[in-house]
Amino acid sequence: MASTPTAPLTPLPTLALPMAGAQEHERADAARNRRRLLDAAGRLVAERGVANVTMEAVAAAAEVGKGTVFRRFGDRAGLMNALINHTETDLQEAFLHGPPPLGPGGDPVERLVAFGHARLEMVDLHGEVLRAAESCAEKRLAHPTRGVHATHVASLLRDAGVSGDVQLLTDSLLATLDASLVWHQNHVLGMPLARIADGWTDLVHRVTRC
Amino acid sequence: MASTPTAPLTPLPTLALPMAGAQEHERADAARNRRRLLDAAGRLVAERGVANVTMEAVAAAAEVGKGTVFRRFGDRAGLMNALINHTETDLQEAFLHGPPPLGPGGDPVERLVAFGHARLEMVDLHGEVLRAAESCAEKRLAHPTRGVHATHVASLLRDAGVSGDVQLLTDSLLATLDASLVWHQNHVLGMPLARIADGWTDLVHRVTRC
DNA sequence: CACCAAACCGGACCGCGGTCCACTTGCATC
DNA sequence: GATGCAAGTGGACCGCGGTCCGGTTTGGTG
Repeated sequence: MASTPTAPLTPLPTLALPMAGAQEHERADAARNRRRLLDAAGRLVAERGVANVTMEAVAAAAEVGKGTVFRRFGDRAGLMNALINHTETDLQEAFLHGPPPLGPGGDPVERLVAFGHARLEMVDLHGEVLRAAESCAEKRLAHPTRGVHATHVASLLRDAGVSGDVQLLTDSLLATLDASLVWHQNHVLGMPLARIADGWTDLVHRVTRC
Repeated sequence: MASTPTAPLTPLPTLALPMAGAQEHERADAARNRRRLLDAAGRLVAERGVANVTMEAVAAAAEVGKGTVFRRFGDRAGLMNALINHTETDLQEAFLHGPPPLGPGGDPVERLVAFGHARLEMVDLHGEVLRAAESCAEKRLAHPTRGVHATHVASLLRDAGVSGDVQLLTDSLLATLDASLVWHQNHVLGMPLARIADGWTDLVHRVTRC
């Protein structure tokens, strides 16, 4: 607490949720490089599209070694996750502690509907990155983020008085919100997002009304 | 974003569909090599597991050049698809022209339930290969096999008198039967297949009972 | 049978994701 | 300051999926 007034450490919005880097004491150079990497990655993604951004290019653009990228983010999916971490954190905050209909206090079915709509909006905004972040089917299903979503959905299903195998119903509902699926429906099949959202609402009602 | 200096487009010359043997005129040597490759691939998968089988190893085991593998099957997923093509064809035959409850003639809801159970059994038997065959989220959703399943499920939903967006409901149902998801539930989460099957039955009833 | 164009073959080659490890740097302590 | 050392760094390296293209085989045709 000896106060280092000369150190202009930016707060670095620590991801308090069970996401990737719970970084304790991070050395100054490490923090600086993480910033550079995220900045470079965001820039490259914006100007070339996710598919045309290689890990090596990100490293080069950040003027950093390739090994550093992987040390910081584990793998490509980890980097993409970090890119949308802020949005994901906001979403979690909203349905965990925010106001209804998303947050606690409202009707569980309505909360479920709102959760799906929020997720769909996120896919709309960050579909490409999300798809890359969830590309590995193996890890996607075991990823902490998915765990948080699953816990939340299962909780809402129980609150809604759903009888049956809540865990399996949760998996089915989350599968419907899968980034790749939604992106495909939207961009390949040409379904408007409003239609997908209506489909979600309908599905939630069908599943909970029993 | 529109200007992409590099050409990411893959012309993908002829790539005959890895599905049913609609192989027009196939030269004798080509047919012989395809046999060898499928044989070798099956052997290697059986003895090492899918994850430890490289395309190069398959080529070597078949005493064939690497390029031949890709010429025949397009990519890794295509090879895996070819490996389970027979089983998949049997499944399609069963629900298209076989006896009830899977085939035509029975109650659509029961057929839907039976379809899911048949699919789950397939995942149980060939889960590893199926996962590899459907690994690329991009192509999986556009794959002919999925199209056949989707058409069938949608048809059953309509026959069951379901009101609502049948196409979206179909996508949700199929997402529940996703090989990676089921495999994860079964092998990682330790859910017995019987439970997953019961979950499917329940889900189908919830979705159709409205 | 001789001929030829198309189909096919094989392995060198490429790019990318990911790992490894010898070297450097930041920080706490004395 | 000097020192010890864990944390961090970077680029050479690896393996695999996938492509390319010069040479070879096949099977129809006259």
